[in-house]
Amino acid sequence: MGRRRIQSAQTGTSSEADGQLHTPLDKERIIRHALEQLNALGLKELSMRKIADSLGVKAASLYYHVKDKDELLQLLGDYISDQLAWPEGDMNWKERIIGWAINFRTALLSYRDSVDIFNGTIATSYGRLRHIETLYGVLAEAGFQDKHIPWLAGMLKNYITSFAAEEARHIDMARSVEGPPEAFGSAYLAVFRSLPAEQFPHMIRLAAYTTGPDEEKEFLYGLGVLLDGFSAQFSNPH
Amino acid sequence: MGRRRIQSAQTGTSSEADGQLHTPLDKERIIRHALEQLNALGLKELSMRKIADSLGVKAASLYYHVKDKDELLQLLGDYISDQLAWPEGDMNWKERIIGWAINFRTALLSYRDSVDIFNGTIATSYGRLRHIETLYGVLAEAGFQDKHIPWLAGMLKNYITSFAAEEARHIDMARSVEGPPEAFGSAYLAVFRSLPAEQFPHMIRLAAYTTGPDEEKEFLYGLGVLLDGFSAQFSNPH
DNA sequence: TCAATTAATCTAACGGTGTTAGAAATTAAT
DNA sequence: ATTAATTTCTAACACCGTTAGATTAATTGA
Repeated sequence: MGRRRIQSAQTGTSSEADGQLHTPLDKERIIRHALEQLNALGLKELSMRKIADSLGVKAASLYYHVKDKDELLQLLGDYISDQLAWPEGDMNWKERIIGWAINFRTALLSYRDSVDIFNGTIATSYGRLRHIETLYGVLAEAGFQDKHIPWLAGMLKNYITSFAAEEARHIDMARSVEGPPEAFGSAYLAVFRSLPAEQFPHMIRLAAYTTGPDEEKEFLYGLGVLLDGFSAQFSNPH
Repeated sequence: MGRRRIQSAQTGTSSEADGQLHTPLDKERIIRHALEQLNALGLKELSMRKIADSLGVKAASLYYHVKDKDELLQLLGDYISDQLAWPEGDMNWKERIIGWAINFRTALLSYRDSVDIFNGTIATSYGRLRHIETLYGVLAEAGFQDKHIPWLAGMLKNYITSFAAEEARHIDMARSVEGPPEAFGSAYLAVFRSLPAEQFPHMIRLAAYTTGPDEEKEFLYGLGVLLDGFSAQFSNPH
């Protein structure tokens, strides 16, 4: 049933380990290679041609399986969010949300610029929609008012995604601080070091705390602050 | 002192009202036209060539005044944030922060995709750095611990920017709901309407609350929730 | 087994992008 | 008026997303 086309050489650094023959294209394989290239290059440098190259194929071939680049990015967002799960076991609403948030952050950190992909697409996959549904359910069971639930859920999502985005920026920066002088990280350090002490006393004093050694701890700390704010809704309904 | 070059026609819809003659290029003028084009087209469609067109000039000319597109985006971010000010008068730390947040949100909503510009650049202008400095100062005076201040400031910034970004998405969506069936807004509605009621009861029940009629009120509500969380730091230090 | 059909990929091109080198034009200085 | 400096333009490069149509491979039917 169907021999595969042999099409060796110039495949680049594909990590595909499934043998010597090129399996035919399909959405799943395109997505996996796209994610691989995403992590290698970042979203700005990710192109259909490069994805195709990594598959040993020409760019036009991708369009047989995928409508356009936007649809592919949508699929990437779905794929990432489908990998993430709610924690099992019986726990209260705060614990459930914290467990979910940890998983969410981990998933976002696994793929470069995943936050931009998330913000540039909408939830259409079953899995991604189920996350929203479950979060709504948790907040409803916790006793929040209906009219507040979507906003609180949005705040949670935004906290997690923007924390992860900032964390990713720190990672990119750390990577490029050692790089050429025009790089992002060096530019930042240059700016920071040239602050006049009289006009920026707080920034200079607090510089040591802008990037902690344990970002997961800081993530949980901020999440705790946010959830404390949620709790205040009960004693101070509005 | 320097006649201006006359170069009529095909200038497009420039709003420049300063007369019949083309004033020479400089950073300020480039920035203003870039922002104009940004609001007309959005960040994805904003190109050096289109900015140049709106100035009645060729794209290459921009590079005499600006290193590259990244630097121009950096300038746009600086320009926007320099327009925003801290509130005057004596008020407590919460009131000051709320006043600042309102101004910040307003500035972000004034320019399409400004949040992406902010997240893609770093603070280098004096004005943008002063905002951070002042925010640190307010939090320090409020009595927060040094080691928490950068994180709390980051949470505030992230709340404001991601709220504004979401709000902008709502605006874009509302604009495109009336549009062609493949547009963003219609796609979203189509997904939402096809949710099976048994599996997504909460989303369906809460659909009415996902976009309130008064987003500023919702913005302040969420900000209040966040600041309540900040306050909890005092009764529950960690 | 061979022909016809379907499925998948390729070639080639279109109009667009950021960017650069170097020629041309304009403005300022002597 | 001539030179020098500043500013803009022309032309090109390499890349991008995308499409139409030719080409090849796999499948089906006889």
